[in-house]
Amino acid sequence: MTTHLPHPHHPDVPEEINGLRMTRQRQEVYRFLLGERSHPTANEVFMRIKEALPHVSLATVYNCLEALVQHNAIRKVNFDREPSRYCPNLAEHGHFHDETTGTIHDVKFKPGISLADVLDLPPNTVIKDVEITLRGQLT
Amino acid sequence: MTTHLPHPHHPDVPEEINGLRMTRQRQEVYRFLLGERSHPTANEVFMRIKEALPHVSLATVYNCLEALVQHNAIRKVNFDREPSRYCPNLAEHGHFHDETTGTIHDVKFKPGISLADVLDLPPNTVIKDVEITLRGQLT
DNA sequence: AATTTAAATTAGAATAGTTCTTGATCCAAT
DNA sequence: ATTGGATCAAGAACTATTCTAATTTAAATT
Repeated sequence: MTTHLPHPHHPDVPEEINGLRMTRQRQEVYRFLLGERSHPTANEVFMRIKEALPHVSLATVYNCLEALVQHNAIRKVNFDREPSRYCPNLAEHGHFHDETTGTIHDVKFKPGISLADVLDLPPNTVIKDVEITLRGQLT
Repeated sequence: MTTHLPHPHHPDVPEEINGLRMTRQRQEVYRFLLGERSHPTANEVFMRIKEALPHVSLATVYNCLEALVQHNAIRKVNFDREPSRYCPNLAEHGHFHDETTGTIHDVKFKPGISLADVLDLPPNTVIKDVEITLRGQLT
C-alpha cells in the first residue's frame, strides 16, 4: 500500500544528498534526525514520522536510515548490543552514555588533537572510521 | 545431562578469580580465551571447548562469559551489532578491525596519555568504561 | 558420611532488533 | 503513454542472546 500523500516542498531538506535522491520518506527521517539530539533508535524514528506518514513501515525506516548512512548523511551509533541509534552530527566525536538517565551526549575532541597522537597504531594503517564510547555518570 | 568428567587440575587457571569460583566450564572458557588473540565470539568459544567438554551447552558458555566479565576477568567487545567478542586483555586499549581480513587487533594507548587529555568531557563526569573502535585496512 | 541448601548447568523455548522476500507503486526517461 | 529501475509496504525469516524449568553439582551442616 502507498501513502498517496502529496509531496510537499521542505525547504530545509534538499532534493538530493550526496547523490541520494530524497524521497518523501527519506526526507521525513532525515528532517526528524536533524532536529533531534537524543540519538533515536529506528523504532523511535518510526513512531515519530508516522505522524506525518501514517502508512510508513518500519522496514522503510530501516531502509532510509541505511541509505542515509551509506551516503554519509547521518551516522549509526552502537552501544554494546543495544538497538542502533542514529546521529546527524557528522563531525568526528564520541558518545557519552549517562547510565543514570540513559541519555547520550556527544563529546568533542579537544581542538588540535587527532587520534593518531594518542594511539599506538600499527604502521601502514588506514583508518576509515572511529568510534569512541564512554559510559558513566553525571554527578 | 551432565558430563561426569573428572575435574582435572589446571595449574594455569586458579580455583577462584576475583571471588568467582572457577567451575570446570568456567575454567575451560577462561583458559581458551587466555590463549586466544582473535577475540572469539560466544559461539566460537562454544565450538572450541566442546572438544574438552562434549556436553557443554551454549547457554553455559554465555553464562560463563558473563560471569567472567562481571568479575573483571575478561572484557566483552562489540563491533556494531555483530556478535559480541571476548578479550582477556584487561589493560585499557582499543580495537582495530581490519576490514580486509576481518581480524581484530588490540591497539595500545601511547604511554602517558589519558583520554581526559583528548576529549572535551562535560564537567562532573565520572567515566566507568571506555571503548575505542577503529575500522580500516592494513596496507 | 548423610542431609540440606544454594549455585551451576543443560536443553530448549522465547525474545527482539534487524534483514529479507515478494508484490505493489512510484518516478524518470524514453 | 510506456517501460524499467528504484522505492516502498507488510509480514515472514533470521540470529544473537536471554529466559525457563528441571536436573545436577558442589558446599555447608549436621
